Amino acid sequence: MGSRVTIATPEDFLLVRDACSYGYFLLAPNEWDPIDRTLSRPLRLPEGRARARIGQPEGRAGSGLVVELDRRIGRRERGELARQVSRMLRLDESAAEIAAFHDVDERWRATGRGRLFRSPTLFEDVVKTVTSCNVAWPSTIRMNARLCEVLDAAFPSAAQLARRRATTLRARCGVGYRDARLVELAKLFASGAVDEGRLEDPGASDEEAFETLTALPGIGPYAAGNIMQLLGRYGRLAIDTETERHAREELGFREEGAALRAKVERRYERFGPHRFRSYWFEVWSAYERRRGPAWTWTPRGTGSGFTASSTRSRGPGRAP
DNA sequence: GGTAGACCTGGACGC
DNA sequence: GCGTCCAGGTCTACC
Repeated sequence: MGSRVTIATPEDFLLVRDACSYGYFLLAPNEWDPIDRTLSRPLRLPEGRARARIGQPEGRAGSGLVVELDRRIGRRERGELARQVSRMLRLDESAAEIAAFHDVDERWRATGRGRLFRSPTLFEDVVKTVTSCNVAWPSTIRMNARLCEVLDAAFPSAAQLARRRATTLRARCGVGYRDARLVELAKLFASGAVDEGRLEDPGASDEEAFETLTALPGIGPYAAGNIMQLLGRYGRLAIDTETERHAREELGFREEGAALRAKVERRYERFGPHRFRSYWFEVWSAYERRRGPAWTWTPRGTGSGFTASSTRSRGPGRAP
């Protein structure tokens, strides 16, 4: 007999839209069910792991979330459950904050897009970002699935990952040369050397957060830019080859290399602190034009030939 | 400061 | 079926 918990949402929150807004909703241990329109995954709670199934039964914006768990949980665990669900779905971003984004970029007001899915912890977001670097999307899916299969079904914590040998990660999780960097990252998070509170503190500048992130092993300019948006810092782009493809194929830019990247930066300058969201929803909308609404996607469907690069003559596809 | 090459994996391609 | 090439972001060595 499990528990059933109701969580209130901002008046504009819509699960099918706001959960299926960034590729991580397709990565283990997350499981999106396009039939039930629910998101399931194991969560690490104070008394141990619990599998959560998150739905929005009324299906209208602002209606409550219902979380069904596979075991009973008490008051203390309910608080932690709400905190993790809130982080994943960005329930902390109010309707007014999303409206402020729409004031800057009108294009997304009609659909209400504004929130970007993320993980219940910053550490999981960082690991997912590292596993998406220098690799095609199917490999990112595989690495995250194996990390959950081999180390912890609820996604390995920093402490768990810090205890593993790099060679184990390489051999059993297929992370390749990222092995030692992931273990080193885990040690930094587990020891408290990474000040997560400071990174999440609105009082800390974006520049400071970016510098902190790029000093971490395995985190370069692209990864740091991506983690910035996962921290809710949307004023910076995360430029990778997918950005360049978007610029050429969707925006019609003809430049190459540094000139292309500079033109991309100029295009999104006008969106100020919302740059990343404006950029990302352009990319996401292009994916949806090709593949249908994101809530209909599955990891298997996006595993090969999906995304942007599927339009190229070669290549297995970059991360959505 | 800028650049070249290594890192690793898996998909595409040619034979 | 096998071997080769290529894409992907970060890091290091070198100029």
